[in-house]
Amino acid sequence: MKKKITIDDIARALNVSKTAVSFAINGKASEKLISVELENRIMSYIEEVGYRPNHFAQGLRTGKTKMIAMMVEDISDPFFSAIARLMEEAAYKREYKILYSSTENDHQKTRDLIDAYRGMQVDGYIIAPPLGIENELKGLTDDGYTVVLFDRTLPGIELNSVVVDNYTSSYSAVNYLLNNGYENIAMITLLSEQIQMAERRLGYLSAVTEAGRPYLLKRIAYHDQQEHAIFEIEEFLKAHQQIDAVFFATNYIADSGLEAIRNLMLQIPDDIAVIVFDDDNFYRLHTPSITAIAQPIKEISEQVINMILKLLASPVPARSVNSIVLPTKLMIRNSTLPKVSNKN
Amino acid sequence: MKKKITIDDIARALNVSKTAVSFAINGKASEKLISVELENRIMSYIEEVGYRPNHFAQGLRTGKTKMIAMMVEDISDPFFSAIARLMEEAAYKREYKILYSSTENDHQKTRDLIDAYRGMQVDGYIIAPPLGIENELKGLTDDGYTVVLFDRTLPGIELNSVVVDNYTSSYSAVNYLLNNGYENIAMITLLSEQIQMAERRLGYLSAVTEAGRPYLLKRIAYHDQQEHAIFEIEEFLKAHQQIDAVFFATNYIADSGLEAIRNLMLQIPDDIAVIVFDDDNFYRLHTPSITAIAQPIKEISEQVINMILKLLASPVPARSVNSIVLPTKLMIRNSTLPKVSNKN
DNA sequence: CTGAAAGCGCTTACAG
DNA sequence: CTGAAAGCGCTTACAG
Repeated sequence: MKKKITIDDIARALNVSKTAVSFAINGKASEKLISVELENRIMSYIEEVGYRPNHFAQGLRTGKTKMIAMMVEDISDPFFSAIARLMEEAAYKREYKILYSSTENDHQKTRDLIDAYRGMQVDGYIIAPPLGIENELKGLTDDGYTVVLFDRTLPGIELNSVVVDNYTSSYSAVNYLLNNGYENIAMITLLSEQIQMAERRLGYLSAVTEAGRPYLLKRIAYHDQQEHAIFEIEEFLKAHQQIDAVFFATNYIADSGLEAIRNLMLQIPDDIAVIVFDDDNFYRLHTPSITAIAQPIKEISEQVINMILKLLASPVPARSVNSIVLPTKLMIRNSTLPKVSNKN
Repeated sequence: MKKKITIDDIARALNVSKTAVSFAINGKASEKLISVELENRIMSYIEEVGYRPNHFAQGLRTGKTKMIAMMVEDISDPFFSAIARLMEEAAYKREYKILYSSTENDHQKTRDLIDAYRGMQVDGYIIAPPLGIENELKGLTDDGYTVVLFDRTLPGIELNSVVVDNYTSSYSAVNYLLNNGYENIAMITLLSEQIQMAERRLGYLSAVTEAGRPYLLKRIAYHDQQEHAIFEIEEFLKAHQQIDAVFFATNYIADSGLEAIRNLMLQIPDDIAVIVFDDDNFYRLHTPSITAIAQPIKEISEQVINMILKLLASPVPARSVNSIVLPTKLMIRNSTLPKVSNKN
């Protein structure tokens, strides 16, 4: 193995003190009265030999690791992986590394992960939290770690967060269906009390209730096999033949739902209109194309990464909490065309 | 910030030497003549106070970091994100952390990433390499780092790898089209000399050539805007009206291609049959459903992770190279139904 | 088993 | 500016 160059090697090679080298590397040259000429000499030598400070020695010494943990439900979910991709780029530019992991909405796994990341002393945490990790989050912030939540917050805990307006988005989407003449609108969502899911559900409930329409809610478990989810949705739709539109609360529920609708040989939108929370390339190409609530993925990523980098750069721990709520956009497509009566 | 517990604190609290604590933690108790009783006492205390060794001190001291870098084309690509998810889980169980990043098939970005990971002294590298990083890979292995390639290899360089049989998969898929009566089969692929792309192309060329059919190849750039890719595919299909089937070399090319086909109002499979390299949930739900070559994502992940963990666990650097080639599976769906002449 | 010690590579306060 | 020094928390060879 090639010998790693150390700061000592550099000092010796240039006949300067390693203090000077360290100051130059860390941009403290001017502040520490090191001449520009020496600084340049050091920096160009570093460049030349391809020196890289040992990350572990730095981490051990400074307690800062330039690493951020990102914990989401499922890193292979298109929504989360798109966000991960954008954050990675932004973080990389500022010399931060991101460690991704999937919580599977399992609070025990999430606790274990936080524990492991604490051992690694990552500087900050970006989390789409499952319920049940309130104490661990409190522990993190109490110990001075920077935490930013996104996609959802947790009840009873005040933390920096970036979310979309789930309530209004859902409310508007359901209203759009009502205005297009749909009367018996079902919502199929997760059996979960996560805040973002609760808000989507409330938006739906408000809209149908205000319109004097019944609410038809079906909830399925997160860990359900897809086959089972499809079966449950089929049974639900069969049991409520009056349903003429359905609002799916997430992408993966919609995947099962679209399969159920196909299995039941229902036509979209003639027999049943469809709207989904979260957009996907696929919905544009689906026959018919599917109306979806698009989250501003780029903006979410930027807000989260800017927020956490700003917090990490600040010398004193912030005592106030930043909450950003972003709007979504309803992508209107053919699965929600105005209702034509008598199925013509 | 809560004071971190160190190995010194533990030694003091238990009135034992920190040597003993270290041995117990690292499972060297028996080997170092530490009594089982003492070992248990130490371990249960560690459990009780939630001690976690400082990762950076360990890394600095041992030179091992328990981190693996994973570099893929695009972490938000469904194929790569699914693999990332599976690897993360497997690695996590063995106490390894994975650092993901996207190369964008850009060799300069990839070099920078490798450089950064070297600074972090990650133990191993899992890479779906872009062309042009042969020297960097050679540098890594020369310096004793463990490298496993997947999805593709690089010409003229012998490294551990896990890939699928791109040539045979493509050859068989095109033969399937030929057997179903399609005569003018086009392939739309990347303008890239990456090995896996070259193999897919060669499989196609062999199949059509052997059948005495013409080859109709269209290549588009990786970084093309999707709108531009769609336009190019439309122009290509318009310019070759005889095409009755098309083989897309990747998912994202197929996304553009399906849009082009739709824009041209061509019916699948009556006007044009479709087959795609890489499967996706979406193809099952597409109307009509799309035939695809499915890579064994689970097995690829397992093979890669097992290979790298085995190599990392081995005390002596392996001098031989492991190459694993896995078969794919053709998922036959409605986009390649046997051709009906005269468009009836 | 203990205990003192060295050393991984860095940062930083300090005396000159 | 230099140079010696301490210390981050760990692992490990060594003498007892």
